[in-house]
Amino acid sequence: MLVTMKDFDVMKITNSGQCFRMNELEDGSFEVVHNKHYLNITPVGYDETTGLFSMEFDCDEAELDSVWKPYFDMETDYELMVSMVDEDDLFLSKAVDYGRGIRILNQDPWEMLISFIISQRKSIPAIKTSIERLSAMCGEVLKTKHGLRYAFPEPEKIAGLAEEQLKECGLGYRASYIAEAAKRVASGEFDVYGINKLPDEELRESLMSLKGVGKKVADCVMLFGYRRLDSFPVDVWIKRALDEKYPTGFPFEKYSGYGGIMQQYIFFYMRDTKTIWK
DNA sequence: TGCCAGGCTTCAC
DNA sequence: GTGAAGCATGGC
Repeated sequence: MLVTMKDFDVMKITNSGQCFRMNELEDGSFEVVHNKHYLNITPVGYDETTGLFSMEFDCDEAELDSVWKPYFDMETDYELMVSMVDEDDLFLSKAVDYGRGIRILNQDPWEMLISFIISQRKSIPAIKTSIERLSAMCGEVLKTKHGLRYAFPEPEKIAGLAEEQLKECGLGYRASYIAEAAKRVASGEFDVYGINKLPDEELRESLMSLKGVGKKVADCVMLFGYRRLDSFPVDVWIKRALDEKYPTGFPFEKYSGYGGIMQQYIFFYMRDTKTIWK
């Protein structure tokens, strides 16, 4: 069905580094696997005067409403967020303009936890490869028009793998972290969904109690898996931006409630241009 | 081919 | 509490 809305640039979202299971296909369409769901999106057009993107979503209205509107955060007004940017902050203004069309996805907490444990000291293409291997190894098979795809494996599935199998996914030294996290979640000791009720600080502490989860990984899981929009993950790109552009500190208070969204614009801008802007 | 990747743990000091 | 070494492997 045809979907038309502002601030939905599927190409930028695919390349934004927040989700690892979204890909551009050879026919110019995009696919995404989310829980047991698969979606193909074909960009149709963009109207510069209205800022409206038109896309063909390969799903019915019920699935759009129940699955994809929440996933793509389609009820949030990003134009409003963008309008809140301090116009004297030339760097942030430029970053937001560059990344306009990115949205913060509402992804599965368990998948985010494992994905970002994998992410440490890996490039984004390498992260995607590992996650695909892991999913193909023990995730549910999804039959799609574009071939077989695999859902991200449940905790019990990963907990049931031998560490040797995990290493076949190219996880390296992270294999033991993932094995341990999966066992703690599968056993019920670590309630990866239940901790969503905790306030930010306690949620972060809880996540960091897992081996292989430091502050940066916890912040990514919080932002992309638990929708904690004040979470502001600082990786090498963000650190560079903060050091160069905000020597006296980033004005978090100005963007209270959605700082993580600003973080995502900055990350995309820094990484995509691969340039240090002075 | 060598370098680096959306960092973390461990261990000095 | 802070800083530096070591880490497995894939992608460019």
